[in-house]
Amino acid sequence: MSTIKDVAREAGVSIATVSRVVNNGPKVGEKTKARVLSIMAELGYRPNENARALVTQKSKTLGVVIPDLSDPFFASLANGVDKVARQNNMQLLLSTGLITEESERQAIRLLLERRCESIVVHSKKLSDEEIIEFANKVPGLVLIDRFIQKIADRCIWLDNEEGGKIAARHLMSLGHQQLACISSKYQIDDPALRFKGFKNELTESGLSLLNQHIVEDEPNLQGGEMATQKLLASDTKFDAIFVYNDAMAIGAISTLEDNGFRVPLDVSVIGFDDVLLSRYSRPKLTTLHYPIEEMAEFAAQLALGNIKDVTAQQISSGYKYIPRLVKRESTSLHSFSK
Amino acid sequence: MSTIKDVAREAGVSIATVSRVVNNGPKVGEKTKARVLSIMAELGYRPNENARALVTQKSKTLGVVIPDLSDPFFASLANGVDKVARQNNMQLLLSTGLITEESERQAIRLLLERRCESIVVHSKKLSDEEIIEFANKVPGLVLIDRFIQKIADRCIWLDNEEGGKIAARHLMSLGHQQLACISSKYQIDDPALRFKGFKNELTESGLSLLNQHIVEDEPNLQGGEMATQKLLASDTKFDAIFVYNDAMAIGAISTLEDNGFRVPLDVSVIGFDDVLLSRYSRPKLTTLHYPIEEMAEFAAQLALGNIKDVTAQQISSGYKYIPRLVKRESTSLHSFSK
DNA sequence: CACACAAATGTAAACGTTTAGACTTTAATT
DNA sequence: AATTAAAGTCTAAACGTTTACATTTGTGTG
Repeated sequence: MSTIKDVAREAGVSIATVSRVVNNGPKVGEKTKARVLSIMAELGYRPNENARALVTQKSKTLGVVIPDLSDPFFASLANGVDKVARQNNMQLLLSTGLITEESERQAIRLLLERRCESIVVHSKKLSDEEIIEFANKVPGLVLIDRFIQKIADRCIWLDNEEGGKIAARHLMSLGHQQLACISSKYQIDDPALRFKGFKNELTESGLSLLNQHIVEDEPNLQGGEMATQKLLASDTKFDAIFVYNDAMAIGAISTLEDNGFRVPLDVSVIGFDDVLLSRYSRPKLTTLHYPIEEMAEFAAQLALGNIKDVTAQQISSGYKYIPRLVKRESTSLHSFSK
Repeated sequence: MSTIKDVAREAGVSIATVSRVVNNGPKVGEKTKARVLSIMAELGYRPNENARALVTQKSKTLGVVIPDLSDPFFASLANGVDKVARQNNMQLLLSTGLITEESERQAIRLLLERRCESIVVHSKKLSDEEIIEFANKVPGLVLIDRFIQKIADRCIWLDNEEGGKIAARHLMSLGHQQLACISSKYQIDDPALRFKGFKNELTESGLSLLNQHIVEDEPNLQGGEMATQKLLASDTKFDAIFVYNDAMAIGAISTLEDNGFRVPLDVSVIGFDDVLLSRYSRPKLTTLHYPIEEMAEFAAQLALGNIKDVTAQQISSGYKYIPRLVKRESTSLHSFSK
């Protein structure tokens, strides 16, 4: 691969001049410029970005740390960041952390070694302290899907609790009173918060959630099916279910229908996330939209320093997104109310 | 950010020694090594990968060119490449080309500028000639999802035509005789080849495909619904449909059921791709598995030069994958055969 | 105790750029 | 014709590493 020196030699100029041509620098004579350009084309010259990064101290690279790309949720996240990268003439450097603390740490380090100055991090395992430490070292590091008070103005997160509340209000507004809840069995924040919001909202409205109406399982299709089996086994009636995510919700609907319940006529089902799946299911799923791509785009802009006005609001609670209710076909008025 | 010089100064050694410690080089005294390591930790030193890439002439980066990450198909592709990158201590550099010829070209160039020596390219717009030219320049460039004779041993592709044949054989083996076909309206190779294989296989078995049983539309849910409407409008009977992809197939099933047809009792439906969706639909979709992630992993290994034995077979027809029939619930024996 | 040899460490060039500052040419002004 | 300013070009240092080669230090041998 030819270098700037080759071009300079062939064109009979110094490398400085070639460099100016390459970068559309200021003072370059017309004829020289033309000559250099033609030599460049002839040699197929491409500037070495590593050398550039070294001397200019900027990497033209937007880093993103996620477990991997196999989950559509993370693919959307990466896609949001990539969009912004493209808009800014940068490229996406992916650092997959999988699921261990050590590999999350390693993923961030690799990005630092490339002197990536803007990084969007999705981390669930690293401690608050360690993340804060990284954040202090790198001004362009931004956290997505997690809130840490000390670096609030660099956190982009979803209010899961509010999501639970919205779901509760929606189901109650349809006249449902015997509610059930299917949650994830994993002890991370998201399910706990969604459930908390849901339950509190019910309680405030004077409704209660029976213990046998709260079940947990794996957060996937099969888990949704199993959970629904458990719900049906305890033969106390329920007329609506708030499900942890869309995949489980689809499993729930499938099991309900297999057992003679019609959705939404007999039971309303509401999911969470609004993944692609929810538009393809029958009935189409009512769910809470998790605007992850939009959040990722914003996160990327924030990482790049393109967001100027930071309000007091953001300094205290970061950039908080509220899930939006998407009414489709899996919820409807309670039959007694019809 | 501290450099190797800072570490050298603090530790009272030369940068060469520090470099040896960093790279676990050969001859370094135990106590020196310990001292240097402790200083490194103290300063939070991280070697500058750009400088390294410059001097070693290798980038520790695996490039991938795809339109974008919004389509789960491409996300799987990227995920396959990323897996291999991780196994080889490299990182994924994403270059999204969107859909124009110029941006595909640009995407490859950007990777070259970073001296990325291994690249997996998914390109539909660039001409054969231009791709061959790039391939000649970069030994580690590999083509996925496309076959070009002149660089056959660097092509990883799916035999779409064979997929069509397999679908045809499957439906015929179930006793279906009045077949229909829903294809994509876009004039790219894939739909044409799938259709060709399907039709030829029928013809060879003495079956014919009525003209009104061939419809085209957008390759998504709505397209599948619309196409099925058209099929139903021409009131010649059909007992099985070969659909271009899973999303359309799900749309087809939905419209069939809305019109009182049961799937698979009245009509069998077979899709193509085996995306996540197909396992979530009701009935679960019978489809042809497109092993894109596996193919991408292989492509990455090939790009890295980890594939040694190339047979005559590969020199003539590249690395060809055959889609695998996944029998689920949307196809069954023809009712008259039961 | 001098010697050789291995082990440890240091020196300096190279990788391919950018960019300040110096220098040269050209053109305009007096 | 001499002077000046502007435009164009060049020189050389710097970015942070790796690595061949040179040098120093240490160790066991005769």
